[in-house]
Formats: sequence, structure tokens, C-alpha cells
Amino acid sequence: MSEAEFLAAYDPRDYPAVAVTVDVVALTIRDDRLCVLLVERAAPPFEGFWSLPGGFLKQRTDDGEAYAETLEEAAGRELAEETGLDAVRLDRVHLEQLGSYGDPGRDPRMRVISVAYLGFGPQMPDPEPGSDARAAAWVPVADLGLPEGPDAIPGRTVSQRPGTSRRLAFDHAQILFDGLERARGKLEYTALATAFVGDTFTIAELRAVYETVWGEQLHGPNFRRKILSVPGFVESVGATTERGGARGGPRSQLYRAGDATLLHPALLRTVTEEQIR
Amino acid sequence: MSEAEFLAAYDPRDYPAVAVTVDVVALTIRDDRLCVLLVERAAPPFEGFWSLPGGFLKQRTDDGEAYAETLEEAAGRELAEETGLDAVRLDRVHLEQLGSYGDPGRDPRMRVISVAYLGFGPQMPDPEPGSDARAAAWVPVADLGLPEGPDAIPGRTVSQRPGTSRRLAFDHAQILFDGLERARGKLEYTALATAFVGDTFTIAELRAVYETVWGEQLHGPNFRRKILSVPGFVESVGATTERGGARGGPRSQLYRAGDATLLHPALLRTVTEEQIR
DNA sequence: CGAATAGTGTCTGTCAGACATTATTCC
DNA sequence: GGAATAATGTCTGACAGACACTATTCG
Repeated sequence: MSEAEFLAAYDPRDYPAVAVTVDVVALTIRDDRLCVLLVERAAPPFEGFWSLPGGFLKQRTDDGEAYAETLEEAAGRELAEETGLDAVRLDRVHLEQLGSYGDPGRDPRMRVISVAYLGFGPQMPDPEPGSDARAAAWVPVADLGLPEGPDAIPGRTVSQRPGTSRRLAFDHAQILFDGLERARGKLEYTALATAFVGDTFTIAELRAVYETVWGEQLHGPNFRRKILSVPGFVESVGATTERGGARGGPRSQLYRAGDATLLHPALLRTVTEEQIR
Repeated sequence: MSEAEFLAAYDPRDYPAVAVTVDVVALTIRDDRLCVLLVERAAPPFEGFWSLPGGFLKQRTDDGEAYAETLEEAAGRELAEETGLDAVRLDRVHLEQLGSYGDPGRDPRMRVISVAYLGFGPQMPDPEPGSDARAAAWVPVADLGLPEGPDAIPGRTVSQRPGTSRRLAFDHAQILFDGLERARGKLEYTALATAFVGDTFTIAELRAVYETVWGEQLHGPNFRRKILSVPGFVESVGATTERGGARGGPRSQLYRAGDATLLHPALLRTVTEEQIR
């Protein structure tokens, strides 16, 4: 579109035409459960509903000065505002763009395009609700009544509509669902799993990440063999845990994340027959 | 963000705060070359530069009536406007969201968030330039000087900056690069390749799609065995081509696309060592 | 006929899945 | 000691890659 045409079409009546928000699907694992960061909305629309943390893209500072942030910076800012995490801890969170949601009517106020980000982090403290929220919490995704586990297939182009037993505001159930699908898929061929554990970890902890996110049991010995055979996935620290397992067993070897981001060969889930469609 | 707070922050001076455009990376194969639809801009900024087809999200009809389109509808509309394709042909084009691009300064006029879509289609006619364009053409991506072929790895989180020998407007080189990466990756584990060929096709034609998009030679017999072993990928039509190959050879069996969208097991490229990072 | 291509058959190394076994630690 | 778990070893079936070979068609 030319500048002239743009200016011609630039009718003030058109504004506010479109607003842009950034929403974050922040995932972590607590007590062997996959959890997502949610906030309880303190004002309409959807007052009292839980929603993903997010907000409008900032165009100026709080002092009113002109200013622009990238989309990813906005996602990080929203995450920090809603969690009370400091920059150091936030630095450990892996952020990536999930997708944009812009159906007319998804926000009753006006036309809103939301750019969703997906974040993964190791166990984090309980969040401090931000100013727009009544509460904030890490909520186990299993409690939200979305389809989970083997139902999800990586790379599915069109996501199925999630069931919504505990409804989220706007289309956030759909966004969360898409984020979970993405996360499950990325475990297969990227080193994403290490983003969910601490700096050093045992193979069993890493396996717990896979089992928790995928919602299926994995075979211990085979998993170990597989992990160690992928070049650059993990490297040995040369130490063991202080104690063995709570109910017995030897001390585990400790590992740290390697320099690989992509796993080759990949760690594929066993598929049954839901590949068709 | 609450309604009250939103309204409080709603300062007219902020507008035009954000504009939303939709850009399309439309790919097809012509003469065994992977081509992308580009238009030559007829007005500043970047006048005379080639860019991806795209434009602002419509909020009202040409008559000025209120109206809203989904992001995907907007992508389809832009594609139709720039190609002169009718709805029937456009129906054969597979469209999916690629990602959003919103760095400050990517558009010199104002803050613009662009939602990029990726489209795949069988060979299509030469495009008719739309009103905002001086020209429109299917351009072989190899002529654009982007990194190609085995350099690209599926699932790479952070895309490397593409080289830009023939510069595209805005950050469209980056968007195109990301689209090509996505396309290469999706050939591995989805039935996307069938979107590039006609309703019936030979295994050799399908192989040509893979070879063209991936930029590497594949082994004929093994490719055939692999394709036919993936349930639901292709199904036999029971007929053969009218003639054999131009330089000899028997007639080929014809196939049509099956009902599978996901390939299992996947058709993986051979990776060398660029998995690390 | 000669060349090119479609399609079949076969071998081999690699790897995932299953299972058995040993060693170590907690209670 | 008994139970649970970490870690190692072994077997087998599936499959990718490589290659040889046959059949068919064009020029």
C-alpha cells in the first residue's frame, strides 16, 4: 500500500481501529504437574475470570515519553509484572512466539490482535499479582479440562477446539491449548526439556519433564540410553546427588544442559493412529 | 488490563499507535524452481523495491461500512488481490499463520505489527498486479540470495539473518526466510508436499517437490518405498500417465493425496552436524 | 538400438522397544 | 533385610540408506 493511499484511507473515525496485546503462556513444572501462570481479572470484561497474563503493547513510558518495545520485550515485561520475578530469574525463562489471534469479537471492547508468546521455566516462586489482577497463580493445566497427553500431535495445523470446563477469559483456552501442543511437540526435537529443570539435573528429572508434559510413562533405561546418545543434549557434571531416592536407590549422576538446541535424532513419541485427518 | 485502566491509558495522542498488516509468503513451484509471489511497490516507502503481498487489516468495507475480517481472511484477500486468482483456485492454496513481526522501526511510517501467513499452492498463472503495485511476479527464491537448502534446519528457534543480495522492502527478507524454513521443515512430517502438485501426480513429481524445496537430491527407489509405506499419504489412482518421460522411460503410476495430514513415520532429511548451537 | 526413467528386490547398519540383571541406597 | 531406584547389558524387529537389477518407453 502506498503512502498516499495509506494516508487517504487514514480516517480518524477508523481509530481506535486495532489494538495489539501480548499474552504469555508461561509453563513450568511444580510437584510433577505441568502448570500455567494465570491471573484473575479484576475488572470487566470477564471480571473474575482467569486469563493468561498479558496486556497492551506499550507505546510510551509511564511518564508519557515516546517509547517502543519489541513484541518479545513486551512478553517479558508482562511476565515480570505478573510474577514479581526479577530479571535474573526471568533470564532463565525461554520465550518464543506462539502465534497471533485476531478473530473479530474475541474481545468485546474493540478489535484486538493478540500476539501470544510461549514461555518455559524451571520451578518458580508463587507469583505476586500485578496491578490489574485480583490474583495470580500457577495452575495445573490438568485442572483446566483441556484435552491433554497423547491427544496432541506435533505439527497439527489446525488445532482442535479445547474443552473448557473451567472457562478462561477471551479465547485464552484456545491459546493455552495451542501452547501446550507446541510444547509437547518441541520436546521431541529440541532441547527444550532442559528449560524446565535447574542448572544441574538427573536423567530421572529430565524424564519426569517428558512424562509430565506428554502425560505418558517412559521406559527408564531406554530413555537414558537415548538421551545420552544425542550429541550435545546433556553433559555429565561428574558428581552425584547428595542422597539417593526418597524410597531408596543409589545416588544419581548429575548432568547439565549441553550446547545442542536441536536433537538429532529426535525423541519421538509413540503414535497410535491419530495421525490421520 | 481492566476497561477502566484501558480507557485511562487511552490517550488520543497515542494514535495512530499501532497498525496491523497481513503479509503473505506464497510459495509455488514453477519449472522445478521454488518461487515466491512478490510485488513491486509503486509508492514510498521502499518505492521500487519488491515486497511480499500484503496490506492493512480491513476494518470497514470500501463503502465505509463497519466490517471485520479474520486474519486468515485478510491473508486470502491480499493473495487474491495481488494474483487475480479466483476463489476456486485460491481454494487449493493451503494457508497457515507463520508469525508476527513487530520490531519498532520496521516500517518508517509508524508502528506496524505484521502478521505473516504462509501459503502453498500448485503451479498458478502469472499474477496480475493489484492497485498498489507496479508489478507482480513469481520470483525464484534462489534469485534472492537467501541462504537455501541444507543450511536450514526444521525447528530452529532463532532464525539466522538471511543474506539479502536483492533487497526486499521492510523486513520481508527475514519473513520470507522464516517461511522457507517452515516450509522445509513441514515437508518432513506433514503431507504438505501434495499442496504443491495437481490433483493427481506421480511419485517422481512428488519427489521433485521435496528436491526443489530442500535443494538436495533424493534417492528415487528409497523415496518411493518410503512414501508408499506412510499410511494415508498417497493413494493409487489406478491409472498411469499418458506418456513416459520426455527422454524415455515407462509410464508412471498416478496417485492422489490421501487423508493423512501428518506423516508417520516422518520423512527426515539427513542432517550433517549443524544441529548444535 | 541406446539412453533414460519407473519400479522391484536385497543387503546392512542403526536404532527403538522390551526385558533381564546388577548395584546402591533408604527405611 | 526388603523395597525401590540407578545404571548396564542384551536381544529383536523395523527401517533408512545403498546398490543391483528388470522393465518400459522415447528418440
